[in-house]
Amino acid sequence: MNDVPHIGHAYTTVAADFVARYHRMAGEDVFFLTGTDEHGQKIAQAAEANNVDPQAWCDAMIPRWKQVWDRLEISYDDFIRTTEPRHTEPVQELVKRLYDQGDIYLDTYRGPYCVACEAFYQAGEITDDLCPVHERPVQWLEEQNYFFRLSAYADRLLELYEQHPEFVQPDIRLAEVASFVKAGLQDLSISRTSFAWGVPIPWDPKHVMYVWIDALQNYTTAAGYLNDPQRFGRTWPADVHLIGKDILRQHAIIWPAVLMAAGLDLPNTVFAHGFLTVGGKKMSKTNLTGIAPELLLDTFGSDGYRYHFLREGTFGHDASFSWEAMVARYNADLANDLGNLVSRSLAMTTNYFDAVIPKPGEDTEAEVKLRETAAEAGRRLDDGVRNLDLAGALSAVFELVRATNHYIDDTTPWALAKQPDQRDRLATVLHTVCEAIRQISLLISPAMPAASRRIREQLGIDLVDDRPLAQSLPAGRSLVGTTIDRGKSIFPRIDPADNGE
RNA sequence: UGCGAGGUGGAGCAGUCUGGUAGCUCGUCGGGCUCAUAACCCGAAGGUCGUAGGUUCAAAUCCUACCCUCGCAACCA
Repeated sequence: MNDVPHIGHAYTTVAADFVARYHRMAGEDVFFLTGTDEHGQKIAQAAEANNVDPQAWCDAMIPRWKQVWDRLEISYDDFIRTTEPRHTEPVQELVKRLYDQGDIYLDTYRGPYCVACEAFYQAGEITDDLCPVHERPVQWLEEQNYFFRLSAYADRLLELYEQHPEFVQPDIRLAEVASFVKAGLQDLSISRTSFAWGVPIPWDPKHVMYVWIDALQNYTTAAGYLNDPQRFGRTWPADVHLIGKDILRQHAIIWPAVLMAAGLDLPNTVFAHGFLTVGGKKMSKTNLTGIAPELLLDTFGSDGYRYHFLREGTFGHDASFSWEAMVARYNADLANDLGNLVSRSLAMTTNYFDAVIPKPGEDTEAEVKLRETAAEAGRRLDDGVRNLDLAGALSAVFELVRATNHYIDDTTPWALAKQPDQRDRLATVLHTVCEAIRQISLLISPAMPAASRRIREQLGIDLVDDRPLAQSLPAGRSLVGTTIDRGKSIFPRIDPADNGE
């Protein structure tokens, strides 16, 4: 929140949106939350550098974030800002309860402090008593801080990891977190007096809370904790928190400990995904690799954007990003395979049947096989999303796209069209193809909602099918007699020589 | 330094937990087709699975050592 969004932020949000949309399509109750963490020293510094107060700084940033989410078709049910009163009030209440029950206490923090940074460092961060940023001598200062008894929860955390390995995913992250906790937990300093941009500690307002203590609670706040008990009972606990691997410890250690202390249920799963890398290295502003989503959206659109990042790499591991790879994937999968499939199919239906999807005749083995491939794609999509294997989920759908292209080449409808006695067979083939495209429009809709709508528009059917996927997916004859509308290319090819500048 | 991840045909990845013909997409080469966005379909070439040892009838997969790359180290998706 100390700046505008880059493609790394969007990576998490797009993935979450894909998962949320899939579950909605499957007919499940979904509450999809996103938002912004707006407290903390870093934001205060960013605001100061721009000569505005922190709240004004955040207010100015918000539209930038929301615009990007809109362009990416992020279907969040709630967008929470941690500076909203609906959030700060429950946060203060919860922290007060922890204080009253003895989980929070006052103590002296002593550490290396850099005057230029106006910040404490960890002992391990400094060498020879020099500030890592300014390379000037640090002072060892003391500060009165409130501490959360994190150490008291170590055993319960280890028990949690042991008994519910699904709490931290993928497995390597679970191992990472468990070994960190086993190495010993210190109590967590949760208040600061050196700056004022944060939620005040209610019983001692010269202290403000350490950002994460308030930020993590955005999940419970938005679910209705202390604001709307009825909704909270329905919405909490969360099924999954989708996060970047950088904030794993906060979510897999601090957060469950706070929830345990508060007597609240824990989320089922914290899933930490990997980072986007550019040129083999972590994307960063200093390397000028902090790419703005808008730059890619202008060329690839929301569908091309979403598809690329969902499909690239293995969700959970780091994934490399490059413009060239993105163009190549867009052209291969979206333009050549999917876009062209729709284009050739609708062209033939238009030319051979006056743009009306014909009634099919007798099936042969080829039709049965293609329908089985579609059903299989549905199963694998479901499986992939539930296991958060997002690339695998999508690749199953694109196997159906390829299989449909293959089916067309096998059945050669253009040749059938030249033989009047094959009219019935031609009708079967084109109906089968259109039906497969309808199924594809459903299966891609969580990943590419706009493309799904465009395809359905061209097929001449409702833009969205509200039925649960189990009902809408099976192949049938609902398309017979529908007039199609062969519109513009769904995914025009992108010239690889166009560098997007 | 501590903790972690990764090193698989030209590129990007899967496979490693639960040893047993090395798989996918792109690229390259050859062929087919002509409905379609010079797209689609088929076939082929290309890999000592980081290095060196070990266990085993059998190792990309298990064990040991080493080399290289990257990340994190409690304010970064």
